[in-house]
Amino acid sequence: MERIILHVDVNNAFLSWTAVERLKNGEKLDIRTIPAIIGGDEKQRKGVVLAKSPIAKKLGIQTGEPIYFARKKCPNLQIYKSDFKVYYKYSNSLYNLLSEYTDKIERFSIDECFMDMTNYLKNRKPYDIALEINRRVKENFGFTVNIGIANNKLLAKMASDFEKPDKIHTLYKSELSTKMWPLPVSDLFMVGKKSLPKLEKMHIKTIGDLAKKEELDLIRAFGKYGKMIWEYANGIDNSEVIFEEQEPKCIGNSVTLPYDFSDIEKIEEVLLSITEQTTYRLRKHELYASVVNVQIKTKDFKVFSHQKKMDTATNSTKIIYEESKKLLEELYKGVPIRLIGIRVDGLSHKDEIQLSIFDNHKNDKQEKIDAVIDKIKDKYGYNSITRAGKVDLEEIPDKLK
DNA sequence: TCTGGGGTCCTAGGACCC
DNA sequence: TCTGGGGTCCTAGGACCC
Repeated sequence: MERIILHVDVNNAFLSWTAVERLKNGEKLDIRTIPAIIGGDEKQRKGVVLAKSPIAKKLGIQTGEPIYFARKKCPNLQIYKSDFKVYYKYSNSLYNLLSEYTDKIERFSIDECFMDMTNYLKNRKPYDIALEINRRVKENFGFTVNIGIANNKLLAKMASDFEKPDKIHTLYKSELSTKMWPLPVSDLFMVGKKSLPKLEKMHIKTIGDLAKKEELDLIRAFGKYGKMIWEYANGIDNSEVIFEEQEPKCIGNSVTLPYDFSDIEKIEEVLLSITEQTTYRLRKHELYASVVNVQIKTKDFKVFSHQKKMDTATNSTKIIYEESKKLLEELYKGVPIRLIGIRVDGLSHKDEIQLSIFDNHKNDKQEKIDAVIDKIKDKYGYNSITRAGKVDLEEIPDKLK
């Protein structure tokens, strides 16, 4: 039996949610109606566009591009700060409303959900359900969604990406050739800008061109990835809506520094503070990591990473920091550093931990210390307790001001 | 005042083992 | 004394997504 899958996508999520929150707080101006973006702090060198209003989009402003460029395209651009607390609030409201319609719902990102409606239609037409969801979200929350309806996740997602905002589209197999194949191949999910030149060389410009190529040609050129995008172009996707809570496969934090750091001790202080964040999150998931990975981005945007598998999985801040410090020392060659990141991989639960034959129970002691610190953070806020010497990222030396 | 942050998955080469 | 081949694990890098 054919499945019925819905993909619900919030239009201009961060900007819409910011607009709704402002209106709720008594502001008169709806920032969705002016040239506006949500962006990071340029002074902190985080000045990229995170979301844009329809007018900003019309002026050629793109998500991910530097605000500096965006402003050149539109001198009177209004820029608003992101507030993830607000975003999660609206994201949860949406998720709860959608959950009324099916148990098989997957949170694909903060502003997107897949819904498997196959056994939840209750004699209604998928389109009518989509209409109702669309209307209820608008009335209850004040923002709009696009909804894609199809027989699998890939096509539902492609459908929700058609004309925006506040629209419902279907993309059934019979509609592939008219609705999807004429689109540029770059519109296909998972086809990014690095693949485009290679596809171009194979005379593939549209999704239809890709679909009509021999599958083997794609596999020869791109391997596993080639098989996947060829199947996507042909509307083939058998993946299930994952409605059970998934455990993370890795956890990491990174930070772009307010200026390029050359002082290794200063870099280590930042590394400690992001290691604390990462291990705190790791412990919140009650997980243990066996691999530590440190990444740096140098001033010229070159990225380097080193990783190390440990003898025994741990979630101790101290042990993971010691490992990450070693990795940083291997990486740091004296070139000024723009970004530092840490990530832990190889996650497992306590009962799955392989104890190293050399294990000396150093975990046990550290676990108690971390538990005390976590408790204080939980009760009084994450920043209520910090390690001595922890770097304040707001602080910039006088000469650089 | 040019270029975020958090993820997942894949590949390729080297080490090591039988 | 002229040099295998299959498998697994580990590491570094990179593509893609929102």
